[in-house]
Amino acid sequence: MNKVVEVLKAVSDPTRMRILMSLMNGELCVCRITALLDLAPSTISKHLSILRQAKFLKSRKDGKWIYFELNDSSQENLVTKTLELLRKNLENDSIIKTDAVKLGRILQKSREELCKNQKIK
Amino acid sequence: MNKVVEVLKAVSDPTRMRILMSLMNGELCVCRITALLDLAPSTISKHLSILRQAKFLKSRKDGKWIYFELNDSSQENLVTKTLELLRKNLENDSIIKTDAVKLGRILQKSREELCKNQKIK
DNA sequence: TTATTATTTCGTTATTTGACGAATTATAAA
DNA sequence: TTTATAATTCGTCAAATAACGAAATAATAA
Repeated sequence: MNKVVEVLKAVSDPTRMRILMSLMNGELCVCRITALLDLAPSTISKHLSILRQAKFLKSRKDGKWIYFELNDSSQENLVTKTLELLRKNLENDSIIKTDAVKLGRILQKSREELCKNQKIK
Repeated sequence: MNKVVEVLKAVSDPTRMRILMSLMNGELCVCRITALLDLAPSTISKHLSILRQAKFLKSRKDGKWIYFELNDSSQENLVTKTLELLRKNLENDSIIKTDAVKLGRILQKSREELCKNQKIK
């Protein structure tokens, strides 16, 4: 039961839901996720570690940057099914749609010009 | 998003998971759920109200007793899918299996002989 | 009626959680 | 090497949560 609790707790926070949804179209570096969500980097980092611990995410390093992506290969049926559930139930959510638009803008900027504490409206 | 958060938060607590699983085979009165879980009646009542608020449960009154049952008719796809997820991922859980055995014993007793603060091992 | 029982509500307390900034680590750039 | 940047870890604080017991409510039983 602990594993199930861990997975569902991980996903039942609005910020972490937004992170998962923002990764539905591919990996992102931490600084882009931070720019998207307007929270302190340390806060985002903590959320990411909770999601990774629960097996929702995996990460890779690229120099200074760390990229996170959905761990769909996670043979863990529960994780995969939970992601499906989120996708289905949040794709029309207004916050998620706003995030998607903002993410589009964030992706147009290079990491270099983006990642100095810049706020994107 | 609030609705999704409410539903997933409701289900990501071990006691509430056990309550939901205990109801998979049909309705139970509060006193039987309380006897099953060894928690104070007020605690159980609070958990039940959280689950009802999130639309996992509905209740009916029978004299002194209040019965709760799963709200599968809850056209809410999210609720139904979440219950499926729980069922699949918890049916082999050791705590859930122990609960099922204990519930069997609890169901053999009448409400009257059960419901005076009796503890069932 | 009065007493008892089932459940809920309320107030309190301890624990968990989510947020932040400061300090730390690791890498890249000057 | 020194400086700057990306990310994490740590300590702190406020808010949320889960537990309890006491009191309130509602129904039955005596």
